[in-house]
Amino acid sequence: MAKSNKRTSIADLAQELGLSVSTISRALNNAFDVSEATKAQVWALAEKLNYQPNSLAAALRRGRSNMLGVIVPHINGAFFPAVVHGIEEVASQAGFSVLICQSTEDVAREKKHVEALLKAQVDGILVSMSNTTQDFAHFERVRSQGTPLVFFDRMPDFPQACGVVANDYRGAYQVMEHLIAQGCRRIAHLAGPQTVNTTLDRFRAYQDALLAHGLPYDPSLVVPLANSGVEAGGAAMQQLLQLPSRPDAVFSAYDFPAGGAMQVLEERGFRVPEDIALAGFSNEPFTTMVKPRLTSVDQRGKQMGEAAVQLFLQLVKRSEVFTGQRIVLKPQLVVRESSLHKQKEPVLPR
Amino acid sequence: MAKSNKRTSIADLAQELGLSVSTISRALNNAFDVSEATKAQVWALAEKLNYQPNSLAAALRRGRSNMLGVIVPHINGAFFPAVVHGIEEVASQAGFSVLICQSTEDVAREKKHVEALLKAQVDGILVSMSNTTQDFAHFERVRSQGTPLVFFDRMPDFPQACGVVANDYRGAYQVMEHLIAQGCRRIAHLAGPQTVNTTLDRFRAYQDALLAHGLPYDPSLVVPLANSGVEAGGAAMQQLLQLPSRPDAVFSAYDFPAGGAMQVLEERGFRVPEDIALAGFSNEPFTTMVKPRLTSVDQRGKQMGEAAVQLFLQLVKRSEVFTGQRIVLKPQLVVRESSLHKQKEPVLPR
DNA sequence: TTGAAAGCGCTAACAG
DNA sequence: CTGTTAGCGCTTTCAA
Repeated sequence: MAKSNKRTSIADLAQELGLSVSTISRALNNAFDVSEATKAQVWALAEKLNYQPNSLAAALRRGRSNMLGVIVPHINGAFFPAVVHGIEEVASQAGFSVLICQSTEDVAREKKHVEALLKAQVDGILVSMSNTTQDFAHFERVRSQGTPLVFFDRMPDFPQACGVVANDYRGAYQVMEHLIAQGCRRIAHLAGPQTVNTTLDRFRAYQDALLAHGLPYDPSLVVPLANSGVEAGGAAMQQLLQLPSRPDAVFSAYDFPAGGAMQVLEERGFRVPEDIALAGFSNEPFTTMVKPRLTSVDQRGKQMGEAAVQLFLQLVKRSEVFTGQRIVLKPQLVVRESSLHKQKEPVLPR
Repeated sequence: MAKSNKRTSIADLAQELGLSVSTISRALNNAFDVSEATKAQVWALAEKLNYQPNSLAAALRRGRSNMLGVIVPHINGAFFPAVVHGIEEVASQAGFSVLICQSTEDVAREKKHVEALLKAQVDGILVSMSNTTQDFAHFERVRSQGTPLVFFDRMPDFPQACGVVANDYRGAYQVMEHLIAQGCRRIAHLAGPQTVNTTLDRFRAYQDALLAHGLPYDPSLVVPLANSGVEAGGAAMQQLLQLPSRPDAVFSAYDFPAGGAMQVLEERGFRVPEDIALAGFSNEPFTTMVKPRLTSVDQRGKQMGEAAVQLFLQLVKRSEVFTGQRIVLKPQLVVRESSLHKQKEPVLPR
């Protein structure tokens, strides 16, 4: 018995059983029009021969791969992993495999990933843009290929684009209202990249909230973050502390930099929140472990992922590529000690 | 001009240019034996028609997909994302696309993912086992299909298995030696699942180090963690604090539970490290943000990912499936204030 | 330097 | 209920 080193295929099963390949195929796919007896036979032999269907061949023939491409900027922190988790949950339930790629905030990589996914014949692409993405030609190409494209969290603002985002503006606005309600008057902002809707909205909300409450907008209180890491926040905080008139609160566009800022404040002997209140964005798990615990905004990552897949499923069902549909999730402000003046001893105005 | 809604294929290019499909194929693959002029023509038309190669078809024909499957237990925390990053770096450089799957610590999902990857004809599978994996039949199947299989971080201990791990034993032993050197005598352990080499080794090192230093092994000081999250650590710490004779140090098998323990200690008015010293494992970014900063062990995630792919590349080159080869990375103890008695004021023995 | 032809493994009409 | 047939889009001998 010459045991060839090739994988066993549908033809091998057919041969062995004296049936045609089509019958085997139907049996394996559990079609209506094949006898239970035959099915049983086929299943048994498949098991015995350790048959492994070749989904590439099936996809080629079918024209559908049942694969879903996902491009995220990165999987650091808790947010994107949560989204990915939500995506996998719903996608796998709908029979799709998920291909995850990281752009590492690099358009070039993002483009490459789009190409690769298209070449791999994915049935759809879910993407959260890198913050260096200014040119959208590669997305346009996806659309022109007829492949459904759904954005999440970070999306371009052209109207055909469809996707699911959190209401970052609202979340940030709530942070600001809270800080102002706590009595903060000189609120600084550690700003994320202004190239992408999310952090841009957080900044806009910062500005608008100041305006709405009759507080002056002082550009020197807005420090751009080099990245979303801890050190960037520390550096930004140092810069703020050198200002002739220091802020009494800092709203950071991300949690990790807020953590870095907290460290710097601690080192310099400032009290949080008495001297300077602090708030971040994302509700990372670590926010409950620092002292004081960090006020933040929950972005509903998992829900976002689930919604994105559902949107995709709608698109394929209707065989549409774009609908311009946009789902907006409501973020949740989570107030903790880093911004709560009331629970600490009152402090004299400085 | 009937613009069909099908994607443009190699045949379309051939038709348009009056060339054969084989020439087109060769031109696109930049083969030696096709004239520069023809290549240029083909490239130009491909560009113009927005031609997107179908890598499924190519893979089917070639018998290689140039895809690499990766199964991780989860992508929470910083460790697995770092590994994935390392994997992607090296894999993409070698021309492989990477398919990431999460088992979410569930064997059933792990099995499903293995199946799916095999069906997708990946050229190899890199896997870090779920902590519920007791039966290895699904891995055996991978091998029997002739698909290279490389483990990382968490791997079964049968000798043919090949993979790359950190020396968790050594890392944990170093933690223990450090704690003992700091004067700790009743050291507790928050234990991870004893089903998997990594946390098992951390526990063994804990025991062995006690023994080696003439300290008694007290089972009541070993508390199993429900999971690797913050709350689990808090719960475990509560349990330890109810002991008639409290520990003077806690070595947690993960960082997040150590963070949870720190919170509980803080709430209960214990000082870290004076009353109870604390150490974790993984060197998560948050370890530098808590107060006191948390002593931990760096697992070299990125390096591990890189090494895993290199191992895989070796396997395919030699067309072997298993070599039993095992790369062991040296972890690094990172001492911080949570376990440093010397840098704080001396405390009377209790 | 190019073309013709075969076929990777599977599915899906269309017949029987 | 089962078989025949014709590809999906690409690569790759083998000839010319």
